Amino acid sequence: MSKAKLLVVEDDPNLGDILQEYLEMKGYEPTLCRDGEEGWNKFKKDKYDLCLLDIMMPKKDGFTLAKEIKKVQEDLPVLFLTAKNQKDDIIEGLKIGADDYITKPFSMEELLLRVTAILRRTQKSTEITPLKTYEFGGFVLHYDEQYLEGPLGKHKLTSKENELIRLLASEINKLVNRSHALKQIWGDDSYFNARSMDVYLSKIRKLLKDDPKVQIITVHGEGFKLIVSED
Amino acid sequence: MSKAKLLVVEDDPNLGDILQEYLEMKGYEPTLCRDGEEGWNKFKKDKYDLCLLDIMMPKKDGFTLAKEIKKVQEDLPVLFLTAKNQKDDIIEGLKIGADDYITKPFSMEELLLRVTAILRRTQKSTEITPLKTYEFGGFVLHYDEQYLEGPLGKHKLTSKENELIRLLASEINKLVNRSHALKQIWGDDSYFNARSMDVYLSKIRKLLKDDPKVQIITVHGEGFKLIVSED
DNA sequence: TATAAGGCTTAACAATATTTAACTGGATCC
DNA sequence: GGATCCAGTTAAATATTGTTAAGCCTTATA
Repeated sequence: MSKAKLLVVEDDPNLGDILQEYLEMKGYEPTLCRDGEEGWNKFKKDKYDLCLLDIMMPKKDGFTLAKEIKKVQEDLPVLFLTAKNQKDDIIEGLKIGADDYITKPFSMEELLLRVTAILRRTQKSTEITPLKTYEFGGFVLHYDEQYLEGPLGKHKLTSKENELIRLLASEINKLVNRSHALKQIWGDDSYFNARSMDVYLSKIRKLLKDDPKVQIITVHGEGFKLIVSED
Repeated sequence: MSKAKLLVVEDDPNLGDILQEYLEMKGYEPTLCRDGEEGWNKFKKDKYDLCLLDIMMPKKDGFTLAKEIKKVQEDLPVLFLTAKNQKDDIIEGLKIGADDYITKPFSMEELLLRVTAILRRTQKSTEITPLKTYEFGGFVLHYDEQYLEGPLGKHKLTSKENELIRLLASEINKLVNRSHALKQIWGDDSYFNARSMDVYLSKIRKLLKDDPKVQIITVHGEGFKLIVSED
């Protein structure tokens, strides 16, 4: 497959340049725009695989741009770059049909994880990729099909359950940092997201009860780990 | 897998020490160098998993060092420590092939998140980490599963108990320095943390009562050791 | 366009883990 | 021996996590 084309719209010149440089280095083909209007013009001229949109921008903000883009190309995924305290904005943005958001400041690694995740999700329809599965103990997580196969049968998962189990199952016997998990799955580490994650952990623990060799251990203040014992 | 080896090159002695101390605490194996030249020498002598490079340094700056390193080992990930808003530095770093950057001043948590993110991506080892256990006297500490197996049965442990017993059990019959233990488990040596540790020592002593051959003795003003007698 | 159903979040309360306080006994130093 | 500091123990205060259920959206369905 050729390089994925990314439309990057960011008015902060520092961050913009850094994003462009980094994404280029990682094998993408980014096009950098300084404001929403320029972004719109570039969008019309070319075909992109993913948009990275800052929200607060002069001339045309990220939401407006996203809405206009979605009108023309509904399936083009958008990753919003938001400041920390723009929660309302984020909710608004997700309504439009954006795929994800990431709160500033973020690390390049975090960004890369998001970008690859979105592209993987959206591009899989065109290529023939084997379905991703994760095995642990007596379970098989069918990630793409979003269900968990256990000793007692199959169980449909919600997407949050699915993501969380995958994160755990890809780090068997290793600590998964709380904050990292939150940023990864919920977008940012906030009080309520943390509580929400706890609720999901509780649900997942119930699902894993079917196999005594599998358990989730919490490391107070740090995170948790999926333990698969031998026997 | 064994501990990840980190090459840390930082000329500010304060920050350098803090980095080393913290990374050690978090289970990495950092090697601290005071300037680029020393960093280069260490790099040649050993094999590392990740480099943390300050940019402004005497003798040899971070860029030059990174370039030289990349020439020898292209895939060794680099994380630059830059002064705030040095956009040009950041871009220069990314051009060289840095995997990420972090602007000073940064918190240790931020740093850790970046380090783990990079290592997670680059080490992508699908192999499952074996569960760690520590034996002493009539006990087996199941560290990953967080419980202690004694002559009278199994006993669940809290994270702090778990960490403290591991520290003791990995230094049987040897002195564990108080301050070192505090930094290792609590993050720093402060009055209240010290009192907290005393509380845990007391709890652990109770657990170890089950086997008379095992005891924790204290060396006044120094620390303590886990004694396992032969009989 | 009501109605139902599912998924996620928020609230509320319970259970644990950890820290802080308070009191006590030893060790050390003079 | 008395003063002082360090450590041992217990209990109370906080903080974090576990669990359940209620509420609120969004989507599916009639």
